[in-house]
Amino acid sequence: MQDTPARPAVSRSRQNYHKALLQLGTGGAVPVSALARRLGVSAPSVTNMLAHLAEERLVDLGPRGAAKLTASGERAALLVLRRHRLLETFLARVLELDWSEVHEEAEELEHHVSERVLDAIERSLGHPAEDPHGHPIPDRQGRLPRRALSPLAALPSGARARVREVRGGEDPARLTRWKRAGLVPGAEVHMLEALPEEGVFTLEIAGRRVVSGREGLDGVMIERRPRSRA
Amino acid sequence: MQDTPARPAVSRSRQNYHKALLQLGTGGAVPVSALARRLGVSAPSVTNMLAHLAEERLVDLGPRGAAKLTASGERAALLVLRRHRLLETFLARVLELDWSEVHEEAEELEHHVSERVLDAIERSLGHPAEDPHGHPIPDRQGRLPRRALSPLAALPSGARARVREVRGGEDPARLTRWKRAGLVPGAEVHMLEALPEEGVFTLEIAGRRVVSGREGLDGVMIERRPRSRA
DNA sequence: TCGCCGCGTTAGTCGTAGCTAATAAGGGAT
DNA sequence: ATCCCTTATTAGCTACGACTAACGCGGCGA
Repeated sequence: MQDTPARPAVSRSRQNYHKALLQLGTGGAVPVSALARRLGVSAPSVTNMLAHLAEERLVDLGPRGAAKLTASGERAALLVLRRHRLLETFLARVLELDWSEVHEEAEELEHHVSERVLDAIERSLGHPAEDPHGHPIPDRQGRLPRRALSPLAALPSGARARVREVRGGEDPARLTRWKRAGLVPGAEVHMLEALPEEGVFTLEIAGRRVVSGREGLDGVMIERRPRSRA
Repeated sequence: MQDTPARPAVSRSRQNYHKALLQLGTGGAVPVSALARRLGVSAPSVTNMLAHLAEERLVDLGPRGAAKLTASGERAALLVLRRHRLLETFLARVLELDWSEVHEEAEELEHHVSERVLDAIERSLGHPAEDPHGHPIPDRQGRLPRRALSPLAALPSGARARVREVRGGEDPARLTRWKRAGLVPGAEVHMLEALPEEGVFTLEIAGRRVVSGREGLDGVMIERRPRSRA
């Protein structure tokens, strides 16, 4: 599809590179191999696409393929993230899709929803600040509030906290497990016993006792100082 | 985008050919030129794509490029139409987009919404039978109720009728004019004076007198015998 | 009958974005 | 210092779906 007249400014594929760079790039430059893995394409495809993106001043290329978003690239990426999170929220709240399904669907729709429809979605949701997984939604300018959250596994024995965000929503099975355990944004958790050495954690969530290994908790983020303790 | 693993069964482009063939094909075979015009592509592109579709047994090709959907092609086309109309209804009723905007948006989304989301949309609308323009929505099997409607311009002087469907919703300006005049599905109209020779029609719509030429009425379809006269 | 016009087809390209196979370049272990 | 291994790059292809240019043919007016 050459699509000369109606071709989107930035293709689906490019948008996916943006997002992947944003998500992998928190700690500096992203190697080609990491991008290839994340996007499910071959390394040469990545090299090739990065060259294009660099030409368009969306990424800076270091030596040995190290890629880093430029300011304008980051803005573009945050706008894709905004679409993604608004869509997830919409799919969950309005269409009542399950928590575990919305990521996959938003992944596709984010590339095809017009500004007009996105605005309507945002209006119909009352300009939500967070998606169903607790992630903040970037604003129209691509600004994202910075938050300092801690991993649930870092909570010491006896402490209480509130779950704010669950990361790793790409894996539906993981989300389903968390939901069953009550590990959803807003939930109050009480760390009954944390044994970081053994990697065994015993918690009370919504009145129920849950024992979990470290991996089972990985991605669940809590607020350092709980706002309230209902 | 070769997209080998995740390529949709039938591409966006093919879906558009299906729909165009369905809509242009009511009176037999469709010439290449008509398809090219409708789809905004060159004639060679059409010849080429028709050859592919014929190979896939979705169209039959007559001499001089006359194309006609096969049974399975028609079914495919009706399923695209189903998506389109469900989306239009959703965009109008849930996202509250204007009547005149929904066609354009649905035109894009129909190719990218998954079965799962489409089902959710249908559920959230309570399985609507018609879209905002009064067009019937094909069911899951691609079945479309046959209806016998008449053009509003054929209504004789003095007769009353109810608007059931407005065709030509691709043109937002046209829709906006109709809406302002009150020519929406469900509206009661009273033909005060029909002068088909001169092409001048005087109607009463929702208590307001409207004078229109034939073109202004073209596509507005009424029920032969109004169900009720509120 | 000739010629032209409109329509359709054939032939050859382009752009996007993927792929594999083969080649370079850095870094560690021997 | 050398060899090897991982990682990245280059070269060359593929598929899809557009495009233009050029050719073929049927029908109609002169």
